[in-house]
Amino acid sequence: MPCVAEILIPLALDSAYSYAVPAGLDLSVGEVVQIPLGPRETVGVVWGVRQSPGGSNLRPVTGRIDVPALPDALRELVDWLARYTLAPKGSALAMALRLPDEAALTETIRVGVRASGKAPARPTAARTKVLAVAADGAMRGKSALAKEAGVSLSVVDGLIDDGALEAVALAPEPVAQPPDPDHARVPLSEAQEAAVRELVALMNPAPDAPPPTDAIGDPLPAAAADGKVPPPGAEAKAPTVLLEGVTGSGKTEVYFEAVADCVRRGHQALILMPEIALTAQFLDRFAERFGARPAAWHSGVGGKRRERIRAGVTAGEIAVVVGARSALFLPFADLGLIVVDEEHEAAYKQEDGVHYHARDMAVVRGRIENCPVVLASATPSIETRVNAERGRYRRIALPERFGGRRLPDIAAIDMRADKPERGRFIAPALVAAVRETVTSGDQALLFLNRRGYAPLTLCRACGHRYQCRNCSTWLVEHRFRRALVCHQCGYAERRPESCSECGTFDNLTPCGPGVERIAEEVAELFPDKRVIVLSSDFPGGAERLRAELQTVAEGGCDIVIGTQLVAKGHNFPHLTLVGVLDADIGLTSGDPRAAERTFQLLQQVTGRAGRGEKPGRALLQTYQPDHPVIAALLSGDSERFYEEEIGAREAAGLPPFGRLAALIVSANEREVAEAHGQALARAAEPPDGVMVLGPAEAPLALIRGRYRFRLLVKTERSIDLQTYLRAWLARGPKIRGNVKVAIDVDPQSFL
DNA sequence: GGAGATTCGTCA
DNA sequence: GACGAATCTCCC
Repeated sequence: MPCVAEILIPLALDSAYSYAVPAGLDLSVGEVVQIPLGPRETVGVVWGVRQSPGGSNLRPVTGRIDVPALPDALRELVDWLARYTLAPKGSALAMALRLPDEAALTETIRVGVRASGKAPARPTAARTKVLAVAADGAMRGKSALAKEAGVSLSVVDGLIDDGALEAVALAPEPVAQPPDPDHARVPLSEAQEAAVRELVALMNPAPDAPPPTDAIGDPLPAAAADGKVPPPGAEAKAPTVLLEGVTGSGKTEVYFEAVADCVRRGHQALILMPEIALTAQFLDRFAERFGARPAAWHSGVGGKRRERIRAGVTAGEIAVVVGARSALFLPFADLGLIVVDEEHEAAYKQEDGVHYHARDMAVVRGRIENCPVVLASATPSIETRVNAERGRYRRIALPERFGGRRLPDIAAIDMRADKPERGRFIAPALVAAVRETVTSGDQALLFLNRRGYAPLTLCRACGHRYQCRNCSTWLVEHRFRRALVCHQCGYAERRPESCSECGTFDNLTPCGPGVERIAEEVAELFPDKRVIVLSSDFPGGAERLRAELQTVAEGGCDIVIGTQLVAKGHNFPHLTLVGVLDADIGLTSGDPRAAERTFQLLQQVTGRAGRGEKPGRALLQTYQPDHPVIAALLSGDSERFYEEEIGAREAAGLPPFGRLAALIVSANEREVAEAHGQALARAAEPPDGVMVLGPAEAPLALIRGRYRFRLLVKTERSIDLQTYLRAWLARGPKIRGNVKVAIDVDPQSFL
């Protein structure tokens, strides 16, 4: 009987296409094939094979492509992701299927050179320099040798031609060495040891131990759609564990031991990091513990290297991958552990193309692979805390800092009582604290989450406020760049000399502070102190930033002024004072997660203080010292924050408790969108709220979508919603146009 | 994701 | 009403 293959193509297509399988070609599920699509040839993955009676008029599969088949677990993940996010299946597949591209195949072979011992025929000055460097007989890269000798590449090439240097093709640099789980076990505190024991025990339940009490993660869509959610404890599932440790408690060392245990048992481990934190510093730290660097996977890894990592992961030769969210789609042969570091980070959310949250997909992949997932954070997201409280996730806490260090004392500066001088932004009490800190030789950090010089510019003559022409936000003055910049969309214009509205010359006033302006104030207050401003938009890029972070860490500066990038990762052992210049920033943003985000950010920032020998303290400049978030920070009791916030969310129906709400964004047919909204509101089970936004109000990201309009729905239980919406759409309100439904579990991105 | 068909938006 | 730009539809 002729054979038909269902082929999923990595394009924005909702379902697999059917192709005839030519006689003699024996295809199995997961294999990569070449197929005709319209006028061209593309690749696809076999999603199913079936016997089909009768001659078919289907186009035939062209042939098999010689790459490893997509593992079952990944196909399951693709199906799951597509159903959950309502993304086209093909788009989900595209994330898991990255075929070698042209650049990857034509990678140049690296050439190493070393002295051959022969003297060059014509020893010029440049040649002598090169040979002096190469005299040690060591093997070097061609360009490395030229650089070290301070000459151009052609000199080296000349010496190779001459025979004075011999060139040898080098084996490609290994993407990862095998980690040694017992390389250098660092001494752990008692609390860390206990956490490690608990974690390892959870990962490897004794065969006769009772199964975990509850299923983890969301029910799989298949189960939910059928209404067959497995009863608690039905199967022994690998657990999802929240590893919650205050800043400086040594969470990393704890999960490193989990990784070591996983490697010892011969399985692979994946450590996910939010993009920004994927630094060389972390890889070094890993190398100290395991004696080898892990494979690093992120958008910057390209070409052949990417392919080699994929191949190594497929073959099971690479034991540990440290990567950004896309590493979730690597074809691991035997995944034994997933760690999501800083699980609360918003960077785990993919906002373009397929919308997904890497933390949640990690839990899903863990479930599919039946491997444990560790979510690590000092300030977990509310969702994760709620999941832990409900018993879906296990929780291991590290309530104290490593090495007996204390968490910084946090105090408020009430800005209503202790006002800065006119035109200044640092309150006298904070100025005094900084002075005290720097005179005793310690470092102070002034934190303000505002880039640029001033967040608003207005004309004193006519009151004109400079606004972005694309968005409705104020333009931020950047003095270094002499420009007014929109932080929303990137629009920039030259800072005008005279008002563009009334023409008055030199009468524009900056309103409010940005880090550049604070730097100015600090320079006046502490003219003889070394100051470094750390802001993501400063010239010099990542290179300079790294150097400056290094300087700060080594104590080569007295006062640091920084935006949110100082909140994460880096260890500043000399820092004993953190001053938050505007603790209220972000509390009033209307974002349902404003409180959570502010709490997390300020907790992380203030936690920078006192990581070294001396204890630290933090001062928060605030106009609302009684605000629940500020009060929780001041009390030093984060449990209090979580309790209050979870209670408040539950009462207000905000995520993760929001029941059902719909948002309709219409790019160009507002009346159609409104009809949808009204129909949805009249539906048998109306959502809690329907919102219709026109193109002007809609976030840019949504308008850029390729659909005429788009229905976005958010709730924790998106699976139920999806079923509901499908039913609603099937009943079909008579509205023309192409309806696409997308689900985002996190509404804040488009509210 | 890409090509070809269709509709939109703007200008006279 | 025409024309370039934006958007939609179709690929088994």
